[in-house]
Amino acid sequence: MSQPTPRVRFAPSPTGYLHVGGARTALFNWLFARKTGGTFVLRIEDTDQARSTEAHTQVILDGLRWLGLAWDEGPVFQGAEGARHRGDAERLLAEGKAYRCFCTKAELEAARKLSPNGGDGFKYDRRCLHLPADEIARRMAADLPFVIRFQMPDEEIAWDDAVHDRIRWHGRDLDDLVILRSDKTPIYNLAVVSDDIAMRITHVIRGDDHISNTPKQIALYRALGAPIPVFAHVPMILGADGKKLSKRHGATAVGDYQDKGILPAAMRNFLALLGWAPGEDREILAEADLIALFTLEAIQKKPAVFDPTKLEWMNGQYISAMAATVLEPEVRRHLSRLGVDPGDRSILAIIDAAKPRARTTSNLAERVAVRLDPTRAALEPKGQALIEKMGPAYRASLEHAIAALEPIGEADWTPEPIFAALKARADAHALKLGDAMQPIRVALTGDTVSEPVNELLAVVGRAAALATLRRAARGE
RNA sequence: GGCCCCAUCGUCUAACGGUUAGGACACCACUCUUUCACAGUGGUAAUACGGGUUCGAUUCCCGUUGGGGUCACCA
Repeated sequence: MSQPTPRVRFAPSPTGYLHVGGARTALFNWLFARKTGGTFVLRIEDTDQARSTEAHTQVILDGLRWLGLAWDEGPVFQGAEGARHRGDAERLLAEGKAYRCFCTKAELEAARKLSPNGGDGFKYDRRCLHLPADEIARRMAADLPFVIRFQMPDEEIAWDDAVHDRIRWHGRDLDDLVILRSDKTPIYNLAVVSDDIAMRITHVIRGDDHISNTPKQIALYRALGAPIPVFAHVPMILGADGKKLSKRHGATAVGDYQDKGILPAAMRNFLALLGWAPGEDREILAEADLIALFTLEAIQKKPAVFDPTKLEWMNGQYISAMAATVLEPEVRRHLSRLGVDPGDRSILAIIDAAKPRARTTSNLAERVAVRLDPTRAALEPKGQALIEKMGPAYRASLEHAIAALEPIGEADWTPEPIFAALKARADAHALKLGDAMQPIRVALTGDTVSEPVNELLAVVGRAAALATLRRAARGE
């Protein structure tokens, strides 16, 4: 028998930004679809009218596009499918697999309070399941509000999870969940199953936190007589403290990383390696490699801690490997945010000079900005430390540099003559080259890290460089 | 608390039941470099604990401990 072409979906609810955990779930779905020649569907689960917004939907779509995760179908909006959801609920009711429950929220709340754990683990006592037919008719005639509850079968519910292997539950541990509210709108678990059936989803790849929903949903699939898809529950992403990643851990939205100057390719690469590894110690992987090597079975069972430092390292690898022309648009975006206008000046040479040391494009742009205009340089702690350590020698060294550089004309202001002049002066005055160079670097950039000093001087330009050195030599 | 999931360096991870338990980030040292970085080389660092099964357990089984998830007319 032939396997149907895989159909997967990413189904965020538009109640907030695109979380990195959600982004990774989307990425795994996308990788699986690309790998198998399947279809990646985007579904927006907006049945919670109170919390869903159009703005959130846009942020999520933008985030997916930024990451390069193109969907093949959709976005389809769950809220538009209310009639089908209701139809499925009523069908279960008609078939005796669900029942009307007239209990009010207040009644349920009271019962919950009286239960052993203050509501946790509370199970509905099925009092409405046993209502006589004439009583139901009486309440219906009286127009009393009711919900539709699914009658959870007393049987084993297990499945072969693609990442966890066999997971077993039992219906007796599960509540008779409400599937249709008294206002006839569907509850999440029904809407999801109804949609996944209608969309012919074959593989449900989602977060670990849905494991406890899966037995409920499988029971619904069975009751609806639909084939059960393959489930793959990917582990959570945690913060450094081992708790579920959330706002208090800092940046958790994909947009935050975009703003910080993380490249989409690096973000995608990093996220793919959180809970998944291709083997052979491979880490920097192009899109095609990611797709070729991806399998659900290789996904880790345990949660992964999000390490921003490694993300930045990886981003630096991508930045170093990219051509200045490719980086330029992004750098210019950050420059304008910094209020810097390069005017007619080409910034390609500056990008090339600065990119091996930058870990984010925003940091790269800051470095470019300082080279465009050294007066922007802010003294870093390490730069400050160097000045203090050298004492009077700092200014003396700068005086030597100025004396060496002034004779060089505008036309000869290139790395080689600059180096020759500095070297000659240092030799003549028995100055160690390190002591001659480092003060220039600090004066020009405020930092102790940059491209070679002669290249730095060339990139900054004669007039600006000399002016800055004179100012620094005067102690300004 | 019930139910469910999970457990290799600080972190991300590799290891047909047989390896000096490998790689990467971070950290330290050295080399290279006019300085800094990049890079290269080396180093510190892990199989949670206890029982089995086996000639032999990181690996299979059970238990303990620890961590996580979830228990709504939210999604």
